[in-house]
Amino acid sequence: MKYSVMVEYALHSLVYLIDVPEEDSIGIKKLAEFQGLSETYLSKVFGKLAKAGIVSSVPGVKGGYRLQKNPKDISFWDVIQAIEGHKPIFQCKNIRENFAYRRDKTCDSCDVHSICTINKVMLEAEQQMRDYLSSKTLAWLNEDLKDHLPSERIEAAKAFFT
Amino acid sequence: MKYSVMVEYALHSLVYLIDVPEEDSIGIKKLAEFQGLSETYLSKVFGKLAKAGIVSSVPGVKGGYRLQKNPKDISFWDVIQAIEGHKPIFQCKNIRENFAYRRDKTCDSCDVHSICTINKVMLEAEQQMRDYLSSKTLAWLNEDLKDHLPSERIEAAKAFFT
DNA sequence: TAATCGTCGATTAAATTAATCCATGATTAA
DNA sequence: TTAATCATGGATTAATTTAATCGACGATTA
Repeated sequence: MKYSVMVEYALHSLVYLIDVPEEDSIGIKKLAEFQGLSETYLSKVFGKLAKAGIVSSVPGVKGGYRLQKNPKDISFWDVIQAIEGHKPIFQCKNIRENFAYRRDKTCDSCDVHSICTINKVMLEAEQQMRDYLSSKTLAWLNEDLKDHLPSERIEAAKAFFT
Repeated sequence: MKYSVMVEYALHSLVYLIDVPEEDSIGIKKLAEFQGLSETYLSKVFGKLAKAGIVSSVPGVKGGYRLQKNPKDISFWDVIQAIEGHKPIFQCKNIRENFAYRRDKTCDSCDVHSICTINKVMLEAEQQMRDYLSSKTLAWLNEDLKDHLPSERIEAAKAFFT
């Protein structure tokens, strides 16, 4: 169980869009080149981000992508959900409901449709993770990077994209 | 990103081992039959559980598996880790270290090997989930099932395995 | 000694993820 | 108006992971 590389590509790429002015945008080509990623694959990633309303696209030459919301309103979880969809990390196939006793005989009380406890626990566990990821926003990330990354590096990125 | 069905098979199967007396054991064949699962595949699951010290095996005819620890000392997380191994849910390939500026020119301050913030956040998020899953044990699960499952059903299982 | 059961490795099948290719339509600059 | 640039989307291929089966082996019991 692992998140796809798309999530990594998305989160890393979005960092470069944070400080881009409203009317400006950055193209896939530059984002891919700067990070050493596949251009076509990264475009798939941004397709998903756009569909989720995280970024908006500018078509045509000199076009590209920009954030569609305020960075403080875009959480890690938003990004993950945009990429991975809404399916839970654990999906009980309800093997519990298919046990031998039930197959053989008839069992009225077996028809009670209670939620599988195991499934419930897994879903609650995911909720813990989700809450944490929802609390971390792109705005927060940007601040953290400003503090921990050499300024030379931040400047280099800024220079590359302008 | 989803947990494998092995995790589901493991958790569901372990329930039936909780109340088994010390000197007794239940075989793969019965566990598989009762739940309608593949016998050979379930044996792979128990191979992992045995290697992790969660269950112990009894070879030979009339053999099978039993819990190796007290149910209160076996958590959901223990089981998941036994099955899925120890790899984190997110492994940053550090594409941040691979950006264009660095490949072209040399940048001393870029050699500082700070941990990628994005990676750190993801790992902390996983930790939240892990903490929750570590707090739920098989003993707890057993109690919960006793409360929420029709007794007819619990008896049916017990009868099947004895 | 034969049947039963766990163990292990190899193999196959199915499903998912990663990545590429190509055709299309919007936009800008020459 | 035309050519180049860019996002968009579908189809396709390749690689990786997961699911499942098969067969051989050793331990155990009746």
